[in-house]
Amino acid sequence: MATLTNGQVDAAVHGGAASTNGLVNGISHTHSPASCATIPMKDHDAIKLFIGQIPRNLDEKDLRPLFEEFGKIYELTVLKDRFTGMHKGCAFLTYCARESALKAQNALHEQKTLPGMNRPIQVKPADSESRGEDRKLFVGMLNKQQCEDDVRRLFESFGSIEECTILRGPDGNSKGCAFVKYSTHAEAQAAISALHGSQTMPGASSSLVVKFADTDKERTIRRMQQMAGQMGIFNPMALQFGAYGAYAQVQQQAALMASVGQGGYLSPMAAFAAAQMQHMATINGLPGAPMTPTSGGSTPPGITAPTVTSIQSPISVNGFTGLPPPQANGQAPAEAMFTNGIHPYPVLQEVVFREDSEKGGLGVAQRSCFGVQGSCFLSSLSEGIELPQTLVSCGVVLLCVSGPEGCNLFIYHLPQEFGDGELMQMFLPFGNVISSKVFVDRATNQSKCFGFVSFDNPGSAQAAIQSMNGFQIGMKRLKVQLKRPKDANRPY
DNA sequence: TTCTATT
Repeated sequence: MATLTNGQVDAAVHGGAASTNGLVNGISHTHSPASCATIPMKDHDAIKLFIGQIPRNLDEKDLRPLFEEFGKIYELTVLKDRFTGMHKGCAFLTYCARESALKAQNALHEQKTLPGMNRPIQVKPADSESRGEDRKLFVGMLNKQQCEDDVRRLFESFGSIEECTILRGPDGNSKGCAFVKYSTHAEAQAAISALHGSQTMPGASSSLVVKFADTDKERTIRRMQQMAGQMGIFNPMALQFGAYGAYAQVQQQAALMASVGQGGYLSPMAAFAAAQMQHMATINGLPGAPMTPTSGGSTPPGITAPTVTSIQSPISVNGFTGLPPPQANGQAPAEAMFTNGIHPYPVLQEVVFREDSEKGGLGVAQRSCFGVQGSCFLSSLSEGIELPQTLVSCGVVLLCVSGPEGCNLFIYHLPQEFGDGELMQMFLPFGNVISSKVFVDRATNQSKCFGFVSFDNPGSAQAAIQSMNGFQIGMKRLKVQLKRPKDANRPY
């Protein structure tokens, strides 16, 4: 119906060169409903839009042209991390006119994919625009063949569905679960009553699960629980100091930073990591005060690098994990130690893990290990990734995973105080980090200020390079580039 | 079997 957007009206009225944010002359204007040219005004019923799937190298000025097409923009803000300033890949957008928002949503939501993104752009009312968030359901135990439409059909009779998303892995395969958002809590409740446990999908191991989706907080708690559980399995420090010793240390760092004040020696990233840890500890009801005195650094006392010897045969495989059971005294079995003669770290000859065809996928890959020092992080691994090297560290053998070529980054000029955890934190925003490793001088236990991060796909690696190469921390700028393939060291 | 993000 409308042939001119507000923006076009403005351009026509003001010759197209009007300032976009007004206040040019400091003159007070009587606001005309049809125009927000000089002093931006928005409709009283304007809609704040959430914009998702934005490449992290695009800022407000890059995005404006894309959205101005649908009307005059009242406000456009790219969301950034409050500590690091890191682009979060999404934004809020408010048009002066409600109509513009609707048009933009119609034209853009899921309609095109911005360069470098794997999923289409999201343009929809921000969460803040609709109160009552308890209308989103988690649906589990679906058949992996079921698509969005199948799920919709199953749920549509209970109310109006605003969103329906199948959760998929990077390869596009369904994870067998979905989110369904109704427009009201009552509709969602009705669906739960009618559908939860009502049937068992072919191929599912139990009956359909229909429940309210986790809140952010619940999700964080679950992750922490998983992490704590796995620390017990992988990390001797967890046995020694308790699973939360590491948090206490981070909290000490945070407290130290507070006492040093702004400009303290902690980098913004470390502060960020500390704040996150503190937050997680808080929601778990853990004490906020330091618990375990340490020798002052972030390195727990009493750790020495393992003796390097060599091995003749590949490590015997526990199931298919390649992990000898951790020893109670924190020492790795001697036969697990070996070296490639180049790295300061003992590196296992390549072990290729086979997929467990019964269960499908790589069981070990689901482990996530909180590294205290010299240990290695593992998080979700996609199927089909070949695992790799094993590190002996902290007296325990840990897996160090590499992704396929193009997925592994070399990072240099890390802050001295960065460990595996901070490194992972820094790169998590760009994708699935399957391992992160800061290299440490064996003699001094000091970081060598470089490390490696592996993603499970090249796109994430590229995105990380885009955003993080040259990223300034303190006086230094990060160098982030693809790790050189090291064929020379591969005997097979 | 809990997601790519929501100042």
